[in-house]
Amino acid sequence: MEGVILSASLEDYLEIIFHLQAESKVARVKDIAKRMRVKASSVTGALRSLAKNGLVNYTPYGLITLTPKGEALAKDVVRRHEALRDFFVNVLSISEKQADEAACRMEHAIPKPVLERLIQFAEFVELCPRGGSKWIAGFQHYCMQGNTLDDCEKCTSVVLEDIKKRKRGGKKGMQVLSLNNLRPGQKGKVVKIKSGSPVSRRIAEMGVTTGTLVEVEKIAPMGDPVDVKVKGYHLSLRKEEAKDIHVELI
Amino acid sequence: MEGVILSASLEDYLEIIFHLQAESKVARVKDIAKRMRVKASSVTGALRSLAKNGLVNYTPYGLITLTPKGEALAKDVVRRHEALRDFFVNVLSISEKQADEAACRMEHAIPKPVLERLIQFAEFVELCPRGGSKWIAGFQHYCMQGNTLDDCEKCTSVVLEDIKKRKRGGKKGMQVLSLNNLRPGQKGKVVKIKSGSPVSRRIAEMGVTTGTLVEVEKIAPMGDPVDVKVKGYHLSLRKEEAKDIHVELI
DNA sequence: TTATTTTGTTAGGCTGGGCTAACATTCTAA
DNA sequence: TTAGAATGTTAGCCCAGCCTAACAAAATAA
Repeated sequence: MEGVILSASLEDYLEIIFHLQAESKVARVKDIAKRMRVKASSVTGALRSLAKNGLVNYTPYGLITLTPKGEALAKDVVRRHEALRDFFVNVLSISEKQADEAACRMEHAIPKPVLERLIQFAEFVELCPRGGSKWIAGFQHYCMQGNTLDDCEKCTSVVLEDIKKRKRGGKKGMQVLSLNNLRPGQKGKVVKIKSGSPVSRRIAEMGVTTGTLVEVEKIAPMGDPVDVKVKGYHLSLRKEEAKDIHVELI
Repeated sequence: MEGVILSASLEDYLEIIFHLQAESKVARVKDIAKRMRVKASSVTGALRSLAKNGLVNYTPYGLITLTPKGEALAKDVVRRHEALRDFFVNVLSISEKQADEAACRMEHAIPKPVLERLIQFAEFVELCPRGGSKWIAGFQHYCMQGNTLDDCEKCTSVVLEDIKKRKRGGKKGMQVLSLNNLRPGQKGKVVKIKSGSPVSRRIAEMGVTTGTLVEVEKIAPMGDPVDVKVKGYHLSLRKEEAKDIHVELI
C-alpha cells in the first residue's frame, strides 16, 4: 500500500503542494519555490521526480495537482507535522513559531510507532485527571523557576480539589453534548457513539472509541459538514453523523 | 564557540567515533564502516571532512582520535540522542530498541530549545507528585486499553494515597542521602549542595540546583570517581564532591 | 494583435555522500 | 625476514538536490 519512500525534501514539496492546494490558490511553481526557499528550476526537478513516483499530475506548463496517492501521502506528512507541533505547543509549551519550525525538521525522521505513541501521549495528558491544563501550567512554572519543584506541594492540593470536584459532580457534573454542538476549537472526550449509525463503523476503524479525544476544527456555514481532528487525523463529518457522537466537554 | 555546523551524516560519524573510542577499542576505519553500514572508502572521505573541520586528528593510515572540539561536539550529539531515547523509553514507554533507532534518526533535527524543554519535561514527569512512575504506568494501561480512560478514576485514588503519604511523611519520610551513596541506576532529587564546595560552582553553572534530578551512572572501583547524569549531561565527580550533594531518593 | 512582463523549463555546473575497483600500507604468521 | 592477509586509501563513477544562465511559454497591457 505504501510502496513509495520519499526523501525529506520531496516530502516537503508534497506537503507544500498540499497546503497551497488547500488554500485553493492552486499550486504554482513560483509559490512552491518561495515556500521551499528554493529557485524555481529546483521545483521543476522535484515535480518531475514526484510525477515519476505517481504522486502529482504534472506536465510542463500545466496544472499541478496531487494524485490520490500523493494526497494520501501528503496527509500523512501533515499528520506527522501537526502531531509534533501540537506536542511541542500543548505539552512542552514551546511557542507556536518554534514548534512549527522544529516539527518541520523532525517530521521526516519520526518513525510510525513513535508518532502514534506521541499522539496517544498528548491525548493522555489532556484527558488524565492527573494531567490536564493545570498540570501543564505546573510544568511551565517548573521551567520558569529554574527547576525548583518545592512548591509542587501546592500542585498536589490542586489535584485534591479536582478529585473532590470530580467525585461531587459524579457523572452529572460534566457537560455532555453532541459533537455538532461544540464550537470550533473546543475539545471533548467521546462518551458514546450511537451504534448502528453509519459513522460508527468508519470511525471505529480509526480506533476512535469511548474515551478518545476529539477536537472540532471548523464548522461549515450551515453546520454541515463538521471538521474534526481525532488521533491526529482530520475528518469531515456530516452534521447528522456528528450528532450521533456524544462527548464530554474538556 | 560553535561555529561548525555538520551534516547529519558527519554527526553520525562523530558520534560513532566517540563511542568506539569510549569502548577503548580505538576507532578503526573498519569498525566505523561497520557501524555506519557503509564501505571503508566512504569512511576515509568522511574522516577527511571531519579533519578539515578540526574535529578529528587524522592522517592516512594513522590513529584516529577526536580533537577537544570534536569531542565536545560528539558529546553534544550524544546528549541529543540520549535525551530523545530516554524520553521515548521513560515517558512514551517505547522499547529500548525502537527508541534508540528513532533517536538515531531524529537527533540531527531537534533544535536546541526543544531539546532543553524535552529534557526538562522528562525530569518533570519523574519528579512531579502528579507524575512519576505510576502515572507512566497509567499511560501504558491507557495505551493497552485502546484509549479508555474510564478507570482513570482509580488512578485518582492513587494520587490521593500518594499525597496522604507525602503529607504524613513530611520531610522525614523521604530518604535523603549523599550522592556518593546511591547505587548505579538510582536517581534522586537534589535537596542540598554544600555551599562553598568546589563542585557547587561547577554544577551551578550547568543549572543544577535544588530540585534537579540526578542519576548515578557508574561508580569506579574505589568509589571514585562517580559518574552522574544531570540534565542530559554526563558528569564525572570525585567522591568528595559527590558527598557534598544531598539528594532525596526517587 | 503585438510587445512586454511574468512564469516556467532546460542545460549544465557544483557539492555531499555514497559506491566499486585498484592500489598501498601494515600486521601477522611461517 | 618475508609472504600473505587484513586493513586503509585513491581514483573515478553515480545520484540527489541545489544553483545560474539562457531560453520558452503564457499572461497582460498597449
